[in-house]
Amino acid sequence: MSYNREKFDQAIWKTVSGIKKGRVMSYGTVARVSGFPRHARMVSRAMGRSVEPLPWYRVVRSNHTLAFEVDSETYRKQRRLLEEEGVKFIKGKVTPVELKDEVDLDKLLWGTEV
DNA sequence: CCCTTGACTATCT
DNA sequence: GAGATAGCCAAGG
Repeated sequence: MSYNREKFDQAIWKTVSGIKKGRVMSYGTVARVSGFPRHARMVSRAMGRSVEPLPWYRVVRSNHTLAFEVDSETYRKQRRLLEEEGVKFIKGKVTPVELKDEVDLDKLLWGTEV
């Protein structure tokens, strides 16, 4: 699908709003399931353009870490919002809800399936 | 146009 | 597993 800002934004917003509570999805996955592979770096831009509030904090890096500096205010906000939904953090990495403590993070499926 | 900048990623060391 | 590296690609200067 060729890039068109309006279409892209709409697609991204829809995907992000669809991420369930307590679940997360990576930037790359959001872009891909929205029909725009290799546009991970554009996802945050699209979210920023949304007038309607979005669960932006449910979007994280593919390695399960948050995209902000650990000591930043934004990082703390995102982490708090996720933890309030039951998302756990194990050594800085998010772990979707309903999963037990001792899980292999590398074998974890993303919280939101395609 | 050319260049730089990211809320990114996959792949090596 | 932490860095470094090389792709990625739209925006904005």
